[in-house]
Amino acid sequence: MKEKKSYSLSLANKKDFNNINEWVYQTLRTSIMCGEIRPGVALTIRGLAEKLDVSSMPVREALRRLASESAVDITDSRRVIVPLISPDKFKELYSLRILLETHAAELALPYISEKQVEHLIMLDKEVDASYSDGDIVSGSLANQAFHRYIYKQNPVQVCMPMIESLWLQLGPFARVALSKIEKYYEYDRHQEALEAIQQRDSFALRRAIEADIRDGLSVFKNIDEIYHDLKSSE
Amino acid sequence: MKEKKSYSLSLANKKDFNNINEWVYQTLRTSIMCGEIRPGVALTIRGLAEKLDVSSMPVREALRRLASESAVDITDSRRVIVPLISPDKFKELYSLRILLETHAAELALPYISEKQVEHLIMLDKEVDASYSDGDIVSGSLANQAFHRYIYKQNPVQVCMPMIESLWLQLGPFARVALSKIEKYYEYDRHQEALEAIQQRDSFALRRAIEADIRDGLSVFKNIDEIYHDLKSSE
DNA sequence: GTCAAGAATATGTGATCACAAAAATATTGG
DNA sequence: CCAATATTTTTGTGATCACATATTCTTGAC
Repeated sequence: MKEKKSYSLSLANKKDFNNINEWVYQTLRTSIMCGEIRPGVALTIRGLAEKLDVSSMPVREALRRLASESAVDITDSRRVIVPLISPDKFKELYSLRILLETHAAELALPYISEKQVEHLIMLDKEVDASYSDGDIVSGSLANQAFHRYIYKQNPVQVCMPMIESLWLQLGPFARVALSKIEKYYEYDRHQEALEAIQQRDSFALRRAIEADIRDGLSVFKNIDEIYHDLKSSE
Repeated sequence: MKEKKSYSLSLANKKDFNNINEWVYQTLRTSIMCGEIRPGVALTIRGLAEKLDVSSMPVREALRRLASESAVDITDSRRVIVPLISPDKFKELYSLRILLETHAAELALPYISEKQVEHLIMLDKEVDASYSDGDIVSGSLANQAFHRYIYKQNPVQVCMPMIESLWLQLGPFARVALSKIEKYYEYDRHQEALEAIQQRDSFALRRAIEADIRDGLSVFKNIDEIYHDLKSSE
């Protein structure tokens, strides 16, 4: 403990966003998602503002927005931290992923065209490429892109913000957990999903999505000890 | 069209909240939930700030928070409006209510004690009282309180923010739709839910919750025409 | 050495201001 | 009288400031 805040806040994109606001939000969001900010350490508005070279205003708004997405906690004393989620909560987040994502996939299915299937195949290749490079972070981001692209085809968008919130809450913990794993077994559930889409088989699509999510979960055999380690180290 | 903004912004509670921030948020939230703000009209930060007698700062943050809960839309030109949801979206919101609330109820069941069942019975009486008084707004708020009390017993809280978001999105439209209805058929699904809880029958509880939500939906036979009316009047 | 109390510092909150962009209003040309 | 342009007003955004509170550091007593 008592180490310098050393997360890099990967500002890949310049400040040519519409709002600085939005840029700060996206920067912090991906930073949390990729586990660059350790759970438990306090985030200060002024500190982040200085690091990002903006005033405190955009940081305040970004942090509040992240708080209402459950990506960060605001404690009683108004300190902002990335929460360390309990194993129970971790499992519940996965349950909700299955519940919402199978639902979203089924509703999106009628809207997925042949052209879009091709794009999905490309996205899937990026997932495989990242994982075979051993780049877990890009891998899970690419995996999210694959899932997001499916669900987004539904013109009625209600689930997506909720699913994004689930991903965001899982992000930091998943990152820590995955970093302690030697082998990452990759079953190709995406292939099953693509076949289900091409055959317009909504039930098969649900099964493929569920299996894909469960495969992801099955990697975390050690969440309990990891939780214990993280909790005691803070 | 072109009428004065005449919603009352029911400030039942004084500014003895922790933050003015929070007070503004709650005030705007209930105002939207109860349909006091007409869908489509632009909300201005300065206008709300003046009406609530605070600076623009808390209003800005409250509006952004509401935006990330999908309670308001921020248009491309950065104007904030309460969205008018389409009939398709309305139905999807109800689907998600069923999906998430049956799930939440099932998970909460093991944690509901006898004492808490008594409290639920009291909450149910308040629902009945409001509806028999013909007070639809208090009725649906009381109904929410009943459901919320059940789901909140689960110590692992992940669904609740999502469910609250669904209620919030349905609020303004439901209010308009209900105001055009003469008779409101009230089946007592709450009674069924209470019995299921007492018998620890999770499947029966799921059915009761689902039936309760479906009953609520069945009232809106006329959503399509109401949507059309609202859309053309703006 | 340990712990508690007080001083010093850091931090979140709310207010105000300047500026650019968007709406609304006024003006001009047909 | 109407449409297109110009002007004025309104509005959101980002920055800065003052203040109250939380946190941290220091000091002193046991």
